[in-house]
Amino acid sequence: MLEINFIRANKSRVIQGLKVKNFSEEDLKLVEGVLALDDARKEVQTNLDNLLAERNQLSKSIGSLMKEGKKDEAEAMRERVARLKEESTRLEDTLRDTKARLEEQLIKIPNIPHESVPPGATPEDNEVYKAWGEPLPELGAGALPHWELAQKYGVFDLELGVKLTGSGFPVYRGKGAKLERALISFFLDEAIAAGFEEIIPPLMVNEDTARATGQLPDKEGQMYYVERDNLYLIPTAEVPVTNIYRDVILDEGRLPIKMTGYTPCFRREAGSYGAHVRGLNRVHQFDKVEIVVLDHPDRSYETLRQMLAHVSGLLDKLELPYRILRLCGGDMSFTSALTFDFEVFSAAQKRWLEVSSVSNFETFQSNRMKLRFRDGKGTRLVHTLNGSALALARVVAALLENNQTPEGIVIPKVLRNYTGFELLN
RNA sequence: GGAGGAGUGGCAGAGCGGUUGAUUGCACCGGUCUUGAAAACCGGCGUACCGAGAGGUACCGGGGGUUCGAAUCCCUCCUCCUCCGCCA
Repeated sequence: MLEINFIRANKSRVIQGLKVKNFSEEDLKLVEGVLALDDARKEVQTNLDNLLAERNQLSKSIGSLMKEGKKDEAEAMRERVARLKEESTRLEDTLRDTKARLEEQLIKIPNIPHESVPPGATPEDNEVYKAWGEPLPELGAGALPHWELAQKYGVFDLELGVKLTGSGFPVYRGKGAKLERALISFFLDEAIAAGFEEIIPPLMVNEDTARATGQLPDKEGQMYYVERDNLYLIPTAEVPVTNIYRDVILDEGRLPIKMTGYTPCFRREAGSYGAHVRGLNRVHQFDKVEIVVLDHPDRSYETLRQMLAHVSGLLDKLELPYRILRLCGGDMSFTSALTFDFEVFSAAQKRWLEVSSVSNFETFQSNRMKLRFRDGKGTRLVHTLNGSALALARVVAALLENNQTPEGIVIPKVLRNYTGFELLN
């Protein structure tokens, strides 16, 4: 959520930014609407505050009059306060209502894109930030897509997942399970070596937590929900990990705070079938190592660059061909100011698969989360950033396909200490 | 799950219907003293909103209520502690 004061002070910049996110003229009226509602809010609040001030003063007088035994005067005053109360009750209702409407409108305004975000509406308009220079890997005749390789070598079993749970819940087996665990350990160890604190968070969160990172109220349909306990299964570790610092005021010297966490991620991904979602391309449960950074506004874009370098390093070490995209206004998430996607090339599918998304949210999340730091003069919102480092399922898909040989799947050197085998067959 | 107790500022801990946004101690920041430090002493020290400012308003786990007035009374939810039960 944007700060209302920011919108007020930077109205034209906000409108310009919304245009990059392809807001229509009609939608742009939200900005004026929000400012008008805030004006109304201020007015009501001022009136209410004045009324309450009067009430407080009268109540105090009643107290001293009672002590002095002047019952009649006190009684008269009591009646006046009673009338004030009627009006203040009315104003309180108006204030509550105005605030609710303001919030409802404000929550519809997405984050303002960073100046480097290219215009555009669809993924085709994303800018290739770093291309894969060398020729793309070519597989010989008879090369198989990962879902067939999985069957051949018993890496994972989606049909079995259907039996146990439903579609999109893979069951990893044998060396496939070991490979999964190896990747998780490798990613975590790399993050820890880069100075991130490892977190193992809860996999279910309450409403407040889901709201603070922006999953609610908008995207509840994307999360699994346990109605009986009013809990949500996390769609990413970002949610519980970032919320560790909800309602916290940090000392400036504590920034940056760097955290990493492995969790399974649960996404409902309402129905879509076809070749592009086969196998591990899109599933309801997948493993991911996430990195989260809370940083000073002056430094956050340098931090974002470092996070890109970290993720690049992982893919380099796995020897997977990848490219980095700078997302265009139309393809960015609601909450992000700047997002880079990492895609690995799936040689058998001849497609790029998204394996990471690294974003700077600036103050969009921290505002809703009331996550601030003290800078000597007062408090300021911190910048929050996060990225996948990395999402497992599609990395596994690409590894299986790109590394297939007649003898089996060749495990990247960097993983062999973790898997204990060089060949998955 | 059952029975009892408790939730107050960074921490500890008063207050239990009226000038208390909250005594006090510790921590922290500034000053005096000192060659420097410690000690001692003096001052400061929550957050948010409105306001140019003076100042005002709200917040004592969350929400609701009683009252002229609530940290203090009532209801409800949440959390923690003790005991019992169950359990990886």
